[in-house]
Amino acid sequence: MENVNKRILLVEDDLNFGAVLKDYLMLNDFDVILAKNGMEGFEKFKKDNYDLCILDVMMPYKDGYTLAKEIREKNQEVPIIFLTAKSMKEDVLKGYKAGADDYLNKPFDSEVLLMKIRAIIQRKSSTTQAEPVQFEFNVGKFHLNSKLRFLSINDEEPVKLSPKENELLKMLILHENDLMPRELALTKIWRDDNYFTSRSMDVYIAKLRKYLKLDPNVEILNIHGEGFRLVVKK
Amino acid sequence: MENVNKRILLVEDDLNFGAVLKDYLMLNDFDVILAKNGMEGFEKFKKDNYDLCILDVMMPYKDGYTLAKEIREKNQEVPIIFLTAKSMKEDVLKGYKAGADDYLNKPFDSEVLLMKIRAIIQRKSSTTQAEPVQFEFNVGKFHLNSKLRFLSINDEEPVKLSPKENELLKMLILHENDLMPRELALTKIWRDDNYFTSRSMDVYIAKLRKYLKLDPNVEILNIHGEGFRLVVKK
DNA sequence: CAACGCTGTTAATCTTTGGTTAAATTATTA
DNA sequence: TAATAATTTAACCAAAGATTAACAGCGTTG
Repeated sequence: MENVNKRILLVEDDLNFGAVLKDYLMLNDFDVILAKNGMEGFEKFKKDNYDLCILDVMMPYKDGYTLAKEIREKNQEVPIIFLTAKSMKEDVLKGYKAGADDYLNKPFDSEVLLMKIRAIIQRKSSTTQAEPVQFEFNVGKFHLNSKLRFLSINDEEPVKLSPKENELLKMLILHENDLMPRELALTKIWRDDNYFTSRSMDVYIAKLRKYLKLDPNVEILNIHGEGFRLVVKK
Repeated sequence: MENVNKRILLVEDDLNFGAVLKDYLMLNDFDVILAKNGMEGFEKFKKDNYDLCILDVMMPYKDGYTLAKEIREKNQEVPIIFLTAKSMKEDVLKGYKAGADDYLNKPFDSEVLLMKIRAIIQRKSSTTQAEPVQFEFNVGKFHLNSKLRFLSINDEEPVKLSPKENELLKMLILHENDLMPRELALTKIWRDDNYFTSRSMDVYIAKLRKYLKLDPNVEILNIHGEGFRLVVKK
Protein backbone atom coordinates (compact mmCIF):
# COMPACT_ATOMS: atom_id res chain seq x y z
CA MET A 1 0.00 0.00 0.00
CA GLU A 2 1.23 3.44 -0.89
CA ASN A 3 2.41 5.77 1.78
CA VAL A 4 0.80 8.96 0.59
CA ASN A 5 -2.15 10.51 2.33
CA LYS A 6 -5.62 9.73 1.10
CA ARG A 7 -7.32 12.64 -0.64
CA ILE A 8 -10.75 13.76 0.49
CA LEU A 9 -13.08 16.16 -1.26
CA LEU A 10 -15.22 17.86 1.35
CA VAL A 11 -18.20 19.86 0.13
CA GLU A 12 -19.88 21.88 2.87
CA ASP A 13 -21.64 25.21 2.65
CA ASP A 14 -21.31 26.03 6.34
CA LEU A 15 -17.90 27.65 6.11
CA ASN A 16 -17.24 27.57 9.79
CA PHE A 17 -18.10 23.92 10.21
CA GLY A 18 -16.36 23.04 6.97
CA ALA A 19 -13.11 24.60 8.10
CA VAL A 20 -13.21 22.86 11.45
CA LEU A 21 -13.90 19.49 9.87
CA LYS A 22 -11.17 20.01 7.31
CA ASP A 23 -8.63 20.79 10.04
CA TYR A 24 -9.72 17.77 12.03
CA LEU A 25 -9.33 15.45 9.06
CA MET A 26 -5.98 16.93 8.14
CA LEU A 27 -4.79 16.37 11.69
CA ASN A 28 -5.66 12.75 11.06
CA ASP A 29 -3.47 12.46 8.01
CA PHE A 30 -5.87 13.09 5.21
CA ASP A 31 -5.38 15.62 2.45
CA VAL A 32 -8.58 17.61 2.35
CA ILE A 33 -9.87 19.93 -0.35
CA LEU A 34 -12.81 22.02 0.78
CA ALA A 35 -15.47 23.30 -1.57
CA LYS A 36 -18.23 25.57 -0.32
CA ASN A 37 -21.04 24.53 -2.64
CA GLY A 38 -22.06 21.92 -5.16
CA MET A 39 -20.86 23.83 -8.22
CA GLU A 40 -17.44 24.41 -6.83
CA GLY A 41 -17.35 20.86 -5.57
CA PHE A 42 -17.96 19.43 -9.01
CA GLU A 43 -15.33 21.68 -10.59
CA LYS A 44 -12.76 20.53 -8.07
CA PHE A 45 -13.77 16.92 -8.51
CA LYS A 46 -13.21 17.08 -12.28
CA LYS A 47 -9.81 18.67 -11.90
CA ASP A 48 -8.33 16.03 -9.58
CA ASN A 49 -8.56 12.49 -8.25
CA TYR A 50 -9.96 11.76 -4.83
CA ASP A 51 -10.12 8.71 -2.61
CA LEU A 52 -13.32 9.83 -0.93
CA CYS A 53 -16.00 12.50 -1.16
CA ILE A 54 -17.87 13.87 1.82
CA LEU A 55 -20.92 15.83 0.75
CA ASP A 56 -23.30 17.90 2.77
CA VAL A 57 -26.79 17.12 1.54
CA MET A 58 -28.37 20.50 2.12
CA MET A 59 -26.58 23.13 0.18
CA PRO A 60 -27.93 26.05 -1.76
CA TYR A 61 -27.71 26.12 -5.53
CA LYS A 62 -26.71 22.49 -6.02
CA ASP A 63 -27.48 19.99 -3.32
CA GLY A 64 -25.43 16.99 -2.32
CA TYR A 65 -27.53 14.41 -4.11
CA THR A 66 -27.38 16.14 -7.40
CA LEU A 67 -23.68 16.53 -7.00
CA ALA A 68 -23.35 12.84 -6.13
CA LYS A 69 -25.09 11.86 -9.34
CA GLU A 70 -22.80 14.01 -11.39
CA ILE A 71 -19.79 12.56 -9.63
CA ARG A 72 -21.06 9.05 -10.28
CA GLU A 73 -21.36 9.76 -13.96
CA LYS A 74 -17.69 10.60 -14.06
CA ASN A 75 -16.51 7.99 -11.60
CA GLN A 76 -18.19 4.75 -10.54
CA GLU A 77 -15.67 3.92 -7.90
CA VAL A 78 -15.03 6.80 -5.58
CA PRO A 79 -16.74 6.33 -2.20
CA ILE A 80 -19.23 8.97 -1.16
CA ILE A 81 -20.36 9.84 2.34
CA PHE A 82 -23.33 12.10 2.89
CA LEU A 83 -23.80 14.45 5.78
CA THR A 84 -27.51 14.70 6.50
CA ALA A 85 -29.72 16.45 8.97
CA LYS A 86 -31.11 14.18 11.61
CA SER A 87 -34.70 14.82 10.57
CA MET A 88 -34.38 13.51 7.04
CA LYS A 89 -35.82 10.16 6.05
CA GLU A 90 -36.82 9.74 2.43
CA ASP A 91 -33.75 11.63 1.52
CA VAL A 92 -31.51 9.02 2.97
CA LEU A 93 -32.91 6.39 0.67
CA LYS A 94 -32.70 8.77 -2.23
CA GLY A 95 -29.07 9.27 -1.40
CA TYR A 96 -28.30 5.61 -1.42
CA LYS A 97 -29.81 5.28 -4.83
CA ALA A 98 -27.46 7.92 -6.07
CA GLY A 99 -24.64 5.66 -5.01
CA ALA A 100 -23.67 6.67 -1.53
CA ASP A 101 -21.49 4.39 0.53
CA ASP A 102 -22.54 5.72 3.85
CA TYR A 103 -24.13 8.68 5.54
CA LEU A 104 -23.92 10.48 8.84
CA ASN A 105 -26.50 12.47 10.71
CA LYS A 106 -25.46 15.90 11.83
CA PRO A 107 -24.41 16.57 14.48
CA PHE A 108 -22.08 13.61 14.61
CA ASP A 109 -19.17 12.34 16.59
CA SER A 110 -15.99 13.14 14.74
CA GLU A 111 -14.47 9.86 15.85
CA VAL A 112 -17.30 8.03 14.17
CA LEU A 113 -16.69 9.87 10.96
CA LEU A 114 -13.02 8.95 11.11
CA MET A 115 -13.79 5.29 11.58
CA LYS A 116 -16.25 5.28 8.73
CA ILE A 117 -13.77 6.97 6.48
CA ARG A 118 -11.08 4.47 7.28
CA ALA A 119 -13.40 1.54 6.88
CA ILE A 120 -14.65 2.71 3.51
CA ILE A 121 -11.26 3.57 2.14
CA GLN A 122 -9.85 0.26 3.23
CA ARG A 123 -12.74 -1.65 1.78
CA LYS A 124 -12.39 0.05 -1.57
CA SER A 125 -8.64 -0.30 -1.79
CA SER A 126 -8.61 -4.01 -1.08
CA THR A 127 -10.94 -5.16 -3.81
CA THR A 128 -9.00 -8.37 -4.24
CA GLN A 129 -9.53 -9.58 -0.76
CA ALA A 130 -7.17 -12.25 0.46
CA GLU A 131 -9.78 -13.91 2.62
CA PRO A 132 -13.49 -13.83 3.07
CA VAL A 133 -13.05 -11.14 5.66
CA GLN A 134 -16.42 -9.64 5.53
CA PHE A 135 -17.44 -7.14 8.11
CA GLU A 136 -20.81 -5.88 7.03
CA PHE A 137 -23.82 -8.06 7.63
CA ASN A 138 -27.54 -7.74 7.30
CA VAL A 139 -29.76 -9.79 9.50
CA GLY A 140 -33.46 -9.11 9.56
CA LYS A 141 -33.85 -5.35 9.77
CA PHE A 142 -30.45 -4.97 11.33
CA HIS A 143 -27.18 -3.98 9.82
CA LEU A 144 -23.99 -4.90 11.59
CA ASN A 145 -20.69 -3.26 10.82
CA SER A 146 -18.35 -5.48 12.74
CA LYS A 147 -15.34 -3.33 12.04
CA LEU A 148 -16.87 -0.21 13.57
CA ARG A 149 -18.84 -2.42 15.94
CA PHE A 150 -22.09 -0.69 15.08
CA LEU A 151 -25.48 -2.30 15.04
CA SER A 152 -28.12 -0.20 13.32
CA ILE A 153 -31.75 -0.61 12.39
CA ASN A 154 -33.38 1.50 9.68
CA ASP A 155 -32.16 5.03 10.15
CA GLU A 156 -31.99 4.93 13.91
CA GLU A 157 -28.86 5.95 15.69
CA PRO A 158 -26.61 2.87 15.69
CA VAL A 159 -25.85 1.05 18.91
CA LYS A 160 -22.20 0.63 19.71
CA LEU A 161 -21.24 -2.92 20.56
CA SER A 162 -18.45 -4.00 22.86
CA PRO A 163 -15.77 -6.24 21.36
CA LYS A 164 -17.26 -9.39 22.83
CA GLU A 165 -20.81 -8.47 21.85
CA ASN A 166 -19.57 -7.80 18.35
CA GLU A 167 -17.64 -11.04 17.96
CA LEU A 168 -20.44 -13.11 19.36
CA LEU A 169 -23.06 -11.53 17.13
CA LYS A 170 -20.84 -11.95 14.10
CA MET A 171 -20.34 -15.59 14.86
CA LEU A 172 -24.06 -16.09 15.29
CA ILE A 173 -24.72 -14.41 11.97
CA LEU A 174 -22.14 -16.58 10.24
CA HIS A 175 -24.15 -19.55 11.47
CA GLU A 176 -27.50 -17.96 10.69
CA ASN A 177 -30.34 -20.44 11.17
CA ASP A 178 -27.82 -23.09 12.07
CA LEU A 179 -26.25 -24.23 15.28
CA MET A 180 -23.43 -22.13 16.62
CA PRO A 181 -21.81 -24.53 19.08
CA ARG A 182 -21.16 -23.11 22.49
CA GLU A 183 -17.74 -24.65 22.50
CA LEU A 184 -16.82 -22.91 19.24
CA ALA A 185 -17.61 -19.45 20.57
CA LEU A 186 -15.78 -20.16 23.80
CA THR A 187 -12.61 -21.40 22.18
CA LYS A 188 -12.59 -18.76 19.46
CA ILE A 189 -13.78 -15.67 21.32
CA TRP A 190 -13.00 -16.44 24.96
CA ARG A 191 -10.04 -18.68 24.18
CA ASP A 192 -11.02 -20.91 27.06
CA ASP A 193 -13.89 -23.27 27.65
CA ASN A 194 -14.83 -23.59 31.30
CA TYR A 195 -17.73 -22.94 33.63
CA PHE A 196 -17.02 -19.24 34.07
CA THR A 197 -16.44 -18.33 30.44
CA SER A 198 -19.57 -20.25 29.65
CA ARG A 199 -21.59 -18.21 32.12
CA SER A 200 -20.01 -15.06 30.78
CA MET A 201 -21.15 -16.01 27.33
CA ASP A 202 -24.70 -16.41 28.63
CA VAL A 203 -24.53 -12.86 29.90
CA TYR A 204 -23.58 -11.66 26.45
CA ILE A 205 -26.35 -13.63 24.85
CA ALA A 206 -28.77 -11.80 27.12
CA LYS A 207 -27.28 -8.47 26.04
CA LEU A 208 -27.60 -9.32 22.37
CA ARG A 209 -31.16 -10.44 22.84
CA LYS A 210 -31.94 -7.05 24.31
CA TYR A 211 -30.55 -5.29 21.24
CA LEU A 212 -32.27 -7.64 18.84
CA LYS A 213 -35.70 -7.09 20.39
CA LEU A 214 -36.20 -4.21 17.95
CA ASP A 215 -36.93 -6.70 15.18
CA PRO A 216 -39.33 -9.40 16.36
CA ASN A 217 -38.32 -11.60 13.44
CA VAL A 218 -34.81 -12.00 14.72
CA GLU A 219 -34.27 -14.29 17.66
CA ILE A 220 -31.53 -16.15 19.44
CA LEU A 221 -32.64 -19.64 20.39
CA ASN A 222 -30.88 -21.97 22.73
CA ILE A 223 -30.21 -25.57 21.89
CA HIS A 224 -29.89 -27.09 25.30
CA GLY A 225 -26.41 -28.34 25.94
CA GLU A 226 -25.24 -27.59 22.41
CA GLY A 227 -25.18 -23.89 21.72
CA PHE A 228 -27.28 -21.14 20.17
CA ARG A 229 -29.08 -20.51 16.95
CA LEU A 230 -29.86 -17.15 15.40
CA VAL A 231 -33.09 -17.50 13.49
CA VAL A 232 -34.56 -15.00 11.09
CA LYS A 233 -38.21 -15.50 10.30
CA LYS A 234 -38.99 -14.42 6.78
CA MET B 1 -1.83 -42.09 11.86
CA GLU B 2 -0.03 -41.38 8.64
CA ASN B 3 1.95 -38.26 8.30
CA VAL B 4 0.84 -37.23 4.83
CA ASN B 5 -1.50 -34.35 4.23
CA LYS B 6 -5.17 -35.01 3.82
CA ARG B 7 -6.42 -34.53 0.29
CA ILE B 8 -9.37 -32.27 -0.42
CA LEU B 9 -11.30 -31.96 -3.63
CA LEU B 10 -12.66 -28.44 -3.87
CA VAL B 11 -15.26 -27.73 -6.54
CA GLU B 12 -16.08 -24.05 -6.87
CA ASP B 13 -17.04 -22.12 -9.96
CA ASP B 14 -16.08 -18.71 -8.58
CA LEU B 15 -12.45 -18.83 -9.64
CA ASN B 16 -11.36 -15.98 -7.45
CA PHE B 17 -12.94 -17.33 -4.33
CA GLY B 18 -11.88 -20.85 -5.18
CA ALA B 19 -8.25 -19.88 -5.50
CA VAL B 20 -8.29 -17.97 -2.25
CA LEU B 21 -9.91 -20.83 -0.40
CA LYS B 22 -7.49 -23.31 -1.92
CA ASP B 23 -4.51 -21.24 -0.79
CA TYR B 24 -5.95 -20.89 2.66
CA LEU B 25 -6.49 -24.62 3.01
CA MET B 26 -3.04 -25.39 1.66
CA LEU B 27 -1.55 -23.02 4.21
CA ASN B 28 -3.27 -25.19 6.77
CA ASP B 29 -1.63 -28.35 5.58
CA PHE B 30 -4.16 -29.81 3.26
CA ASP B 31 -3.49 -30.91 -0.28
CA VAL B 32 -6.16 -29.24 -2.35
CA ILE B 33 -7.26 -30.00 -5.88
CA LEU B 34 -9.48 -27.33 -7.33
CA ALA B 35 -12.08 -28.01 -9.99
CA LYS B 36 -14.04 -25.17 -11.49
CA ASN B 37 -17.28 -27.00 -12.26
CA GLY B 38 -19.18 -30.18 -11.57
CA MET B 39 -17.98 -31.98 -14.69
CA GLU B 40 -14.36 -31.32 -14.00
CA GLY B 41 -14.92 -32.15 -10.35
CA PHE B 42 -16.25 -35.59 -11.13
CA GLU B 43 -13.40 -36.32 -13.54
CA LYS B 44 -10.88 -35.43 -10.89
CA PHE B 45 -12.72 -37.43 -8.28
CA LYS B 46 -12.61 -40.57 -10.40
CA LYS B 47 -8.92 -40.20 -11.10
CA ASP B 48 -7.81 -39.99 -7.49
CA ASN B 49 -8.64 -40.65 -3.86
CA TYR B 50 -9.73 -37.88 -1.55
CA ASP B 51 -10.30 -37.56 2.16
CA LEU B 52 -12.92 -34.87 1.78
CA CYS B 53 -14.96 -33.08 -0.88
CA ILE B 54 -16.08 -29.48 -0.60
CA LEU B 55 -18.73 -28.67 -3.17
CA ASP B 56 -20.33 -25.40 -4.06
CA VAL B 57 -24.02 -26.06 -4.50
CA MET B 58 -24.76 -23.51 -7.15
CA MET B 59 -22.63 -24.10 -10.17
CA PRO B 60 -23.52 -23.89 -13.82
CA TYR B 61 -23.70 -27.04 -15.93
CA LYS B 62 -23.62 -29.54 -13.06
CA ASP B 63 -24.63 -28.41 -9.63
CA GLY B 64 -23.20 -29.59 -6.33
CA TYR B 65 -26.07 -31.91 -5.43
CA THR B 66 -25.90 -33.79 -8.68
CA LEU B 67 -22.18 -34.09 -8.29
CA ALA B 68 -22.60 -35.32 -4.74
CA LYS B 69 -24.92 -38.08 -5.89
CA GLU B 70 -22.45 -39.22 -8.51
CA ILE B 71 -19.67 -39.19 -5.96
CA ARG B 72 -21.80 -41.22 -3.57
CA GLU B 73 -22.38 -43.86 -6.21
CA LYS B 74 -18.66 -44.34 -6.51
CA ASN B 75 -17.81 -43.92 -2.86
CA GLN B 76 -20.03 -44.32 0.20
CA GLU B 77 -17.46 -43.12 2.64
CA VAL B 78 -15.88 -39.88 1.58
CA PRO B 79 -17.23 -36.94 3.60
CA ILE B 80 -18.92 -34.16 1.67
CA ILE B 81 -19.36 -30.56 2.75
CA PHE B 82 -21.67 -28.28 0.81
CA LEU B 83 -21.21 -24.57 0.39
CA THR B 84 -24.60 -22.96 0.08
CA ALA B 85 -25.83 -19.45 -0.46
CA LYS B 86 -27.49 -17.90 2.53
CA SER B 87 -30.40 -16.88 0.36
CA MET B 88 -31.52 -20.44 -0.32
CA LYS B 89 -34.70 -21.37 1.43
CA GLU B 90 -34.56 -23.94 4.16
CA ASP B 91 -37.16 -26.14 2.53
CA VAL B 92 -35.28 -26.17 -0.74
CA LEU B 93 -32.24 -27.52 1.00
CA LYS B 94 -34.06 -29.90 3.30
CA GLY B 95 -34.53 -32.77 0.93
CA TYR B 96 -31.02 -32.71 -0.37
CA LYS B 97 -29.14 -32.40 2.84
CA ALA B 98 -29.70 -36.04 3.59
CA GLY B 99 -26.52 -36.99 1.74
CA ALA B 100 -24.21 -34.34 3.15
CA ASP B 101 -22.00 -34.56 6.16
CA ASP B 102 -22.19 -30.88 6.79
CA TYR B 103 -22.81 -27.61 5.05
CA LEU B 104 -21.79 -24.00 5.34
CA ASN B 105 -23.58 -20.86 4.35
CA LYS B 106 -21.60 -18.40 2.30
CA PRO B 107 -20.14 -16.12 3.45
CA PHE B 108 -18.46 -18.05 6.20
CA ASP B 109 -15.60 -17.64 8.56
CA SER B 110 -12.62 -19.56 7.26
CA GLU B 111 -11.78 -20.63 10.80
CA VAL B 112 -15.16 -22.25 11.08
CA LEU B 113 -14.61 -24.17 7.89
CA LEU B 114 -11.26 -25.40 9.19
CA MET B 115 -12.83 -26.66 12.37
CA LYS B 116 -15.53 -28.50 10.50
CA ILE B 117 -13.00 -30.07 8.19
CA ARG B 118 -10.84 -31.25 11.03
CA ALA B 119 -13.79 -32.53 12.99
CA ILE B 120 -15.12 -34.51 10.06
CA ILE B 121 -11.81 -35.96 8.99
CA GLN B 122 -10.94 -36.92 12.52
CA ARG B 123 -14.28 -38.53 13.11
CA LYS B 124 -13.99 -40.55 9.94
CA SER B 125 -10.50 -41.77 10.55
CA SER B 126 -10.73 -42.38 14.29
CA THR B 127 -13.85 -44.50 14.34
CA THR B 128 -13.23 -47.82 12.71
CA GLN B 129 -16.94 -48.58 12.57
CA ALA B 130 -17.69 -45.69 10.22
CA GLU B 131 -19.73 -43.69 12.70
CA PRO B 132 -22.56 -41.89 10.92
CA VAL B 133 -21.78 -38.22 10.74
CA GLN B 134 -24.89 -37.56 8.83
CA PHE B 135 -27.45 -35.48 10.61
CA GLU B 136 -30.45 -35.16 8.34
CA PHE B 137 -32.84 -38.03 7.87
CA ASN B 138 -36.19 -38.67 6.28
CA VAL B 139 -38.48 -41.32 7.65
CA GLY B 140 -42.06 -41.59 6.49
CA LYS B 141 -43.42 -38.09 6.38
CA PHE B 142 -40.93 -36.96 9.00
CA HIS B 143 -37.71 -35.11 8.63
CA LEU B 144 -35.17 -35.30 11.44
CA ASN B 145 -32.41 -32.77 11.84
CA SER B 146 -30.30 -34.38 14.49
CA LYS B 147 -27.89 -31.47 14.72
CA LEU B 148 -30.56 -28.94 15.59
CA ARG B 149 -32.47 -31.73 17.28
CA PHE B 150 -35.82 -31.15 15.70
CA LEU B 151 -38.36 -33.35 14.07
CA SER B 152 -40.65 -31.83 11.48
CA ILE B 153 -43.50 -33.08 9.39
CA ASN B 154 -44.50 -31.24 6.22
CA ASP B 155 -44.45 -27.54 6.98
CA GLU B 156 -45.61 -27.87 10.55
CA GLU B 157 -43.75 -26.27 13.38
CA PRO B 158 -40.96 -28.70 14.19
CA VAL B 159 -40.89 -30.50 17.53
CA LYS B 160 -37.81 -30.07 19.63
CA LEU B 161 -36.15 -33.26 20.76
CA SER B 162 -34.07 -33.74 23.86
CA PRO B 163 -30.58 -35.17 23.38
CA LYS B 164 -31.65 -38.66 24.41
CA GLU B 165 -34.79 -38.59 22.28
CA ASN B 166 -32.70 -37.43 19.37
CA GLU B 167 -30.00 -40.07 19.75
CA LEU B 168 -32.50 -42.83 20.19
CA LEU B 169 -34.56 -41.84 17.19
CA LYS B 170 -31.45 -41.52 15.07
CA MET B 171 -30.35 -44.99 16.06
CA LEU B 172 -33.77 -46.40 15.25
CA ILE B 173 -33.70 -44.74 11.84
CA LEU B 174 -30.27 -46.17 11.14
CA HIS B 175 -31.80 -49.58 11.75
CA GLU B 176 -35.00 -48.78 9.87
CA ASN B 177 -37.20 -51.86 9.47
CA ASP B 178 -34.59 -53.88 11.25
CA LEU B 179 -33.93 -54.79 14.86
CA MET B 180 -32.24 -52.17 16.95
CA PRO B 181 -30.98 -54.22 19.90
CA ARG B 182 -31.82 -52.81 23.31
CA GLU B 183 -28.35 -53.52 24.49
CA LEU B 184 -26.85 -51.49 21.65
CA ALA B 185 -28.79 -48.35 22.51
CA LEU B 186 -28.01 -48.75 26.18
CA THR B 187 -24.29 -49.15 25.74
CA LYS B 188 -24.02 -46.44 23.05
CA ILE B 189 -26.44 -43.81 24.31
CA TRP B 190 -26.71 -44.50 28.03
CA ARG B 191 -23.20 -45.90 28.34
CA ASP B 192 -24.49 -48.40 30.84
CA ASP B 193 -26.74 -51.43 30.59
CA ASN B 194 -28.70 -52.09 33.75
CA TYR B 195 -32.23 -52.24 35.01
CA PHE B 196 -32.62 -48.51 35.50
CA THR B 197 -31.16 -47.37 32.21
CA SER B 198 -33.32 -49.95 30.53
CA ARG B 199 -36.45 -48.54 32.15
CA SER B 200 -35.31 -45.06 31.23
CA MET B 201 -35.04 -46.15 27.64
CA ASP B 202 -38.60 -47.45 27.72
CA VAL B 203 -39.72 -44.02 28.84
CA TYR B 204 -38.01 -42.50 25.83
CA ILE B 205 -39.55 -45.03 23.49
CA ALA B 206 -42.95 -43.94 24.78
CA LYS B 207 -42.07 -40.31 24.12
CA LEU B 208 -40.97 -41.04 20.58
CA ARG B 209 -44.11 -43.01 19.88
CA LYS B 210 -46.12 -39.96 20.88
CA TYR B 211 -44.27 -37.78 18.38
CA LEU B 212 -44.49 -40.36 15.62
CA LYS B 213 -48.28 -40.71 15.91
CA LEU B 214 -48.58 -37.91 13.34
CA ASP B 215 -47.73 -40.37 10.57
CA PRO B 216 -49.69 -43.61 10.98
CA ASN B 217 -47.26 -45.36 8.64
CA VAL B 218 -44.39 -44.98 11.05
CA GLU B 219 -44.34 -47.18 14.13
CA ILE B 220 -41.96 -48.43 16.78
CA LEU B 221 -42.49 -52.11 17.50
CA ASN B 222 -41.10 -54.04 20.40
CA ILE B 223 -39.32 -57.31 19.91
CA HIS B 224 -39.73 -58.98 23.23
CA GLY B 225 -36.46 -59.35 25.04
CA GLU B 226 -34.47 -58.19 22.02
CA GLY B 227 -35.07 -54.55 21.31
CA PHE B 228 -37.13 -52.30 19.02
CA ARG B 229 -37.88 -51.98 15.37
CA LEU B 230 -38.86 -48.82 13.54
CA VAL B 231 -41.15 -49.85 10.72
CA VAL B 232 -42.24 -47.67 7.84
CA LYS B 233 -45.19 -48.96 5.87
CA LYS B 234 -45.02 -47.87 2.28
C1' DC C 1 -53.90 -70.12 33.40
C1' DA C 2 -50.57 -68.88 36.94
C1' DA C 3 -46.28 -67.00 37.57
C1' DC C 4 -42.85 -64.08 36.39
C1' DG C 5 -40.16 -61.23 33.83
C1' DC C 6 -40.74 -57.64 30.23
C1' DT C 7 -42.91 -53.48 28.43
C1' DG C 8 -46.17 -49.14 28.23
C1' DT C 9 -47.26 -45.10 30.26
C1' DT C 10 -47.78 -41.25 33.38
C1' DA C 11 -46.25 -38.51 36.92
C1' DA C 12 -43.04 -37.19 40.59
C1' DT C 13 -38.39 -36.16 41.65
C1' DC C 14 -33.81 -34.95 40.87
C1' DT C 15 -30.08 -32.87 38.03
C1' DT C 16 -28.15 -29.95 34.74
C1' DT C 17 -28.21 -26.01 31.99
C1' DG C 18 -29.68 -21.44 30.85
C1' DG C 19 -31.82 -16.37 31.61
C1' DT C 20 -31.30 -12.41 33.88
C1' DT C 21 -29.86 -8.78 36.88
C1' DA C 22 -26.56 -6.74 39.63
C1' DA C 23 -22.26 -6.37 41.99
C1' DA C 24 -17.36 -6.93 41.73
C1' DT C 25 -13.37 -6.88 39.19
C1' DT C 26 -10.40 -5.75 35.44
C1' DA C 27 -9.03 -2.94 31.32
C1' DT C 28 -8.98 1.29 28.96
C1' DT C 29 -9.00 6.11 28.37
C1' DA C 30 -8.91 10.77 29.48
C1' DT D 1 -4.83 8.41 38.59
C1' DA D 2 -9.75 9.22 38.27
C1' DA D 3 -13.42 8.08 35.32
C1' DT D 4 -15.46 5.06 32.21
C1' DA D 5 -16.09 0.93 29.61
C1' DA D 6 -15.80 -3.88 29.41
C1' DT D 7 -15.88 -8.15 31.36
C1' DT D 8 -16.39 -11.55 34.89
C1' DT D 9 -18.42 -13.47 38.93
C1' DA D 10 -22.31 -14.17 41.91
C1' DA D 11 -26.88 -15.02 42.98
C1' DC D 12 -31.29 -16.51 42.22
C1' DC D 13 -34.76 -18.40 39.61
C1' DA D 14 -36.76 -20.86 35.49
C1' DA D 15 -36.60 -24.30 32.03
C1' DA D 16 -35.10 -28.49 30.06
C1' DG D 17 -33.70 -33.00 30.58
C1' DA D 18 -33.11 -37.43 32.78
C1' DT D 19 -34.20 -40.76 36.14
C1' DT D 20 -37.01 -43.17 39.27
C1' DA D 21 -41.39 -44.79 41.02
C1' DA D 22 -45.71 -46.68 40.52
C1' DC D 23 -48.95 -49.38 38.46
C1' DA D 24 -51.18 -51.64 34.71
C1' DG D 25 -50.96 -54.69 30.85
C1' DC D 26 -48.35 -58.32 27.82
C1' DG D 27 -45.75 -62.58 26.49
C1' DT D 28 -43.81 -66.64 27.36
C1' DT D 29 -43.34 -70.81 29.66
C1' DG D 30 -44.37 -74.70 32.29
